[in-house]
Amino acid sequence: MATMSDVARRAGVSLSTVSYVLTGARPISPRTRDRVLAAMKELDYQPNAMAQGLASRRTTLLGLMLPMDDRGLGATEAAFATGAAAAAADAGYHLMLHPAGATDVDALRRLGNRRLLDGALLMEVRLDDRRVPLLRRLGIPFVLIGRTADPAGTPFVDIDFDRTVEDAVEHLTALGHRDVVYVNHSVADLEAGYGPARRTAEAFAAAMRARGLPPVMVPAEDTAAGGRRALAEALRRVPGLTAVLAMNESALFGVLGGLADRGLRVPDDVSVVSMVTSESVAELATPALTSLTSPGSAVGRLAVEILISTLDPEGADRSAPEIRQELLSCALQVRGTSAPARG
Amino acid sequence: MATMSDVARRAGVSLSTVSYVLTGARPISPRTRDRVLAAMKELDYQPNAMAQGLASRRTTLLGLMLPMDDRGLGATEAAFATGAAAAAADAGYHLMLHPAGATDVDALRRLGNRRLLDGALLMEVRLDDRRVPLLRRLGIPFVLIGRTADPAGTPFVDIDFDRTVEDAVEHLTALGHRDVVYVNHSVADLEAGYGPARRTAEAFAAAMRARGLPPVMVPAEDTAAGGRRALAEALRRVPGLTAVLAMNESALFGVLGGLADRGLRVPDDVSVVSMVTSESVAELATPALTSLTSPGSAVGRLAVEILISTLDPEGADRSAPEIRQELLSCALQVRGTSAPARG
DNA sequence: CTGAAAGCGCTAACAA
DNA sequence: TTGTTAGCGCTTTCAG
Repeated sequence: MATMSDVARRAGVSLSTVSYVLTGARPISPRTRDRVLAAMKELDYQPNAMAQGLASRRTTLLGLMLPMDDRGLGATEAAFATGAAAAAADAGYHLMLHPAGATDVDALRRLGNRRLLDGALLMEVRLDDRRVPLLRRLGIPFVLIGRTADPAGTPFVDIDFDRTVEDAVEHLTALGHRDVVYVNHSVADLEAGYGPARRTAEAFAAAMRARGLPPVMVPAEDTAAGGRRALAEALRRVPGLTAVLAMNESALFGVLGGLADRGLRVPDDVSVVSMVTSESVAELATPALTSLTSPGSAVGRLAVEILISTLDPEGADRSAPEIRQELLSCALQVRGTSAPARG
Repeated sequence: MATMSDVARRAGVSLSTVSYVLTGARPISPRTRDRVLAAMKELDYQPNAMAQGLASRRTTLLGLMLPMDDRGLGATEAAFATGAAAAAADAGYHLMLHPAGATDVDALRRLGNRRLLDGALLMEVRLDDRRVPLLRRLGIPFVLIGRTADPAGTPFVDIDFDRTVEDAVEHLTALGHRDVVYVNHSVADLEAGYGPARRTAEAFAAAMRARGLPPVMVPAEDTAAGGRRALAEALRRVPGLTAVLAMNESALFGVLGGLADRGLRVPDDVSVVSMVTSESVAELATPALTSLTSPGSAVGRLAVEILISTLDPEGADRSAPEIRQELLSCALQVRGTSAPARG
């Protein structure tokens, strides 16, 4: 493996000149720069990452922190992760996958003390997330994918749940639906302060009340069986139900199964709209789901770009330490599961 | 941030003693070890990862190389990735996500020259995968998740496609099905030498012929629409079709939709079996899919364990440079989409 | 515009 | 059983 002094020797310059060609930290005459670059090509030289990291205190490593309890990522989260990895690679950074959920603070502290990461992305953010104060204390820059209860001063990229829910409710009510039930995530998620679950619950209540309609919400486990149970409860509470809104893909397919079992046709008898859903999942249903499409990899990509902009010396405009907070929308895609209310 | 000499000073020992306590590379008396460990606790010391990497030439970084073209990972691949990340973390390693598919050799070479990785995991392995000779040349240990055409001398973890297909065909033929069509991945995937597509194609042909049945295979794009087209072709080629076998989840849901549209009931008229499928996806269908369940995160976990065993000085038994090659099975789970052949 | 040299925080000889 | 010290391959002063 060629080292920097191999390059220097070959180019007939000093070690530091090679370094400055690489970092651009001081002007180099075109002639010597060319000689150095040529030597690099010839030797297929790439700077040693560890040496660079040790000397410069910048590792070009970013951590994607997320809990990895059960069966890994859903389609939406997987898109976040791949978008983030691609954006990192485009910028010369590397993305590491870390099993560190909202409560795994010890592992995160150890990781932080090792000075491995230039920055971190937090996924599965809870309204009260202990990782946030910890990273701040460790001095590790981070961007949330999601939001805490009080996001002041914390950069984040999140989905605009208010608007997503509003758009979904508007779509259904414009079709004449008045008996709408919202199938949310589980009680456990709601109680744990899972942002998407809580925010959509509030947004749904607001959207329905603004239309003079009762906001009926039913929680559901993230499984088909959970969806079936939720449908049963929904029908008990609203016997004349004509539409189901959901933000729980696994449960939603259970809801569809339950409707079929009861002889209720979609969308003739009951309309179904899925929120924050990837196109590939929406296409799995028959008919394909009317949904509010998740921005997918754009979320991860944007989060990485924001994070990197705070790391790059040039980007870090210390006079204006701008905290970027972005809400991305889900676009309504009317497919086959929504239709005018019956009667 | 505390450094090693802070610890040494506090414990009243030399720098190297602290280092040896950490690495265990030479015996330390219980008394001094305790003093050192106590000092570490008090200072919340963690060794600087970059310094350790530079000095020891071991980075504790593993790369997960996979193409990240379109919409990221499917459920099965996501499970591989999270399993790998969890296993890496358990062993004190870190897993990085790298966009480097079978043909992205340049990016991989640059990465390799930077000496960032202790080892690599290759996903989406093609039968003829250029990453394999490259990594060998770079001297970077790796394990395939998948197999090349000639896997001799290359460690891998893969799914036992022969057995999976055989089990699926046996399940269907035992139920009396004789008119079975296999819906595979796309023509493009087959031509590109995508292992799972090619191996299952051969295994299906073998399993059917062994039973005196004609092996009819139809390729399909990985979309619901692709599945619908595949079903149409399948019915054209085998009008009396009573069973569909598939290893293409996205297409499979299109097949289910197409069957429903034609008034063909599952499983009464047509049985459907999905291979290498995660439980969560199988549960999405109504009725839930009879499937051969993918080993999921176990694949990634095992691959990491094998990789690390070749890295650890202790594990690297150089007298027997054992190449581990593991095939994991998919267990048949009979759910709601398979039943005795009609008539 | 370029060079020399002092670290960065560790590991691993070498020496005792 | 422990200490001393020479690197690992870079970045970045300080000097010219």
